[in-house]
Amino acid sequence: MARLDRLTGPVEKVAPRLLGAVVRSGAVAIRLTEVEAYAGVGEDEASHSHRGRTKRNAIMFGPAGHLYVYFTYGMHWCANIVTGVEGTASAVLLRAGEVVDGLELAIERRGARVPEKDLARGPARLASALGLDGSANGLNVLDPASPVRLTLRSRAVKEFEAGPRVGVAKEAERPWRFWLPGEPTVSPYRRR
DNA sequence: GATTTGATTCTCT
DNA sequence: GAGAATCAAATCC
Repeated sequence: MARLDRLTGPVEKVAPRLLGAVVRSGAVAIRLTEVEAYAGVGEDEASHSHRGRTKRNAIMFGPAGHLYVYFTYGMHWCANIVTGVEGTASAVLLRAGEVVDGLELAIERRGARVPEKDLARGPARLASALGLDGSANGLNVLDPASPVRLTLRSRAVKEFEAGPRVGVAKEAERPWRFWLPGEPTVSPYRRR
């Protein structure tokens, strides 16, 4: 299927293709404005899959198009979309986006006092706005029957910027964060 | 078995 | 800008 083809290949090539794509979870839909690429075993020290398969990252080793949702800092969920062919264990972290549907529900989940632009500005915020948690781990976002779905743009955006990833201790210099310039929903860069 | 760390965010100073 | 919240996985005895 064409959509699956677009999620295969080197993760740093796949990641920008997700910019402008829309992730829908029930009533809430988010247009992605910022993503980050993480490669597979032995290729990327910042990736969860770097040291091989564990219970947590097992989804990353599966086929492309599945959600990898993990729990971190004892309180936050972050969502990735697995890319590459089965066994590659690369994934793209959904870092930020713009709520384009289900605004009321997103506000309810994130708090009434949160500015609209901050609803999904940051990976844990994005997952929260979509209502994603551990139960969404492993869902196939290309499956029309899935509660969480990904809609790619018919054409990938041509204009995007790339820079260092946020919050990683290792491989900080690798410019694998991609974002849409000028978007107010892009999260601020923070060096770890 | 114990300790450290983390793809973070919120709150208070 | 610093500190807290809070837990699973990774890393050390």
